[in-house]
Amino acid sequence: MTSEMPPIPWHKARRADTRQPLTPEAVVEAGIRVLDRDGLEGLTMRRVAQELGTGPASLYAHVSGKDELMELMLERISGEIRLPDRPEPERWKEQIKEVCREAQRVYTAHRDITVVSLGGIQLGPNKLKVAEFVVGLLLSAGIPRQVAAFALDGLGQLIDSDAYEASLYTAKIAAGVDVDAYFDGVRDYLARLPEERFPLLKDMAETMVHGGGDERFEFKIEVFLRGLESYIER
Amino acid sequence: MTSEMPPIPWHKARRADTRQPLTPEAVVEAGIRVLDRDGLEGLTMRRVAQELGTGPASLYAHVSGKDELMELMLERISGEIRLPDRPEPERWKEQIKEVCREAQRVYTAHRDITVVSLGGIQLGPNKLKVAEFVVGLLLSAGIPRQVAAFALDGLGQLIDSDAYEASLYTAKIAAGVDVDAYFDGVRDYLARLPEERFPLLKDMAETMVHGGGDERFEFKIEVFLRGLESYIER
DNA sequence: TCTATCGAACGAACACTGTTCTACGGAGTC
DNA sequence: GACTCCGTAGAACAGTGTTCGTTCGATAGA
Repeated sequence: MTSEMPPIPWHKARRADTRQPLTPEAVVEAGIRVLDRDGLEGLTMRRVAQELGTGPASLYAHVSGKDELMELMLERISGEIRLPDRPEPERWKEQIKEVCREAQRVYTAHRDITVVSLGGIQLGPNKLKVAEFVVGLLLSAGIPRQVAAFALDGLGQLIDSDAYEASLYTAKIAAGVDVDAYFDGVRDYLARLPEERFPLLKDMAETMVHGGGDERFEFKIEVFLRGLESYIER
Repeated sequence: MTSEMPPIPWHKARRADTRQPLTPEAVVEAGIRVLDRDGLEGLTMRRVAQELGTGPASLYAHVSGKDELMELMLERISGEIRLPDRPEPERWKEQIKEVCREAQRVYTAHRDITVVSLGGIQLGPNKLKVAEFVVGLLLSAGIPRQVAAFALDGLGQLIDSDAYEASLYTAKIAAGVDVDAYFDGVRDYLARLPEERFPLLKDMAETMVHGGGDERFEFKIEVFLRGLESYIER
């Protein structure tokens, strides 16, 4: 014998809820999944909500808006960066390179997230952990404090911009573009430039497109580190 | 005695047209005006069209879409970069710095346009003119061709990312944010970090925020040029 | 136990976005 | 004059981030 009342017709029944309640962490993880699949341009609150089986308005109970969501995603992604076990000052350059390669690897794996990083100063614990390690290495190598601080900026920018650029080529490849043909096209274009205006670029067309993304990235970091080396106080 | 027929009621009268017909150049210039006023986020086809006293659909007769418009705007803006009168190989470093400062000055004057530049390879004549000059200087200094080609990448990235970052601070200032107080907040945050996890960053809080944007930019270019110097064949 | 409060979740709606589609007018050509 | 082409214009489409108002469930307090 049931004493339950029938449902009031204008009340919206909540679905029998087998889903976990939302958390900020769940929102961020869903955001990263959408980013990885659709890129930053495809990252919409509706898609994130859909990924969680809910509606976009529900996300605002956990993040203040899309900007905050992206910052949280960046910080979460930065946590994937693995650092060397311990600093080895005698090979500081090689270790900085390792960290740079690793950061670039992590960011590149998450589409164009580094546009968010280029936006300014991040103070989350994951980002600061990397910074602390890099600063420690630079100081142990004898680089002055202010130089080390500025170097953090420079390395960060080289990593971020390179990862962003790499993401665009990755997206091209995923969209079916033949990237080799693309670079051939750039080379051919340079080779066809008017001689009187662009003699060097024309002559160096092959050189300009030579080298893959990783080779270019390695070179830029190497150049920057050589420059830093000149500041070592000994 | 007039023989003119009265207007057909369902025909849309065109306004007596004192406006110039649209051209691609006019569209680009209007785009730059909107960019300068509202930033890249405020750059919408509707606003550009409004700037020209027309409707957004009219723009598509002149540009294929918003992406193309932004590329054209970047190329037009790059034309504002003034180069030294002639290359002076004996002071190649100082001249590269002058070009970098000038490029940064121009881009910074146009809000966050360099996000477009970070997107990849630009082949417009204005961009190529700068590249030709820089490559010429590097080669005249004795830097190998492949190194010079890669260096173009690196310098471009440092300029673009720095200009983008600067634009965000400019926007903050325009929005009434006290940027000094903002940096004080960053310094205070670093100073309050847990000692056991972030001893160096905590100790260097003041150093991390020391230095204005131009000083930081100059340093990064200097470091990169010192590194390049080590490749000079002599 | 009952009541009040709060926070999470939800759907509808708003103002806005880039772009396409269709129609029209004007200019040029035959 | 008829036809064609191109630029312009407005309406519409599918989509965006966010706000607003409502409901529900959990919790605290009387």
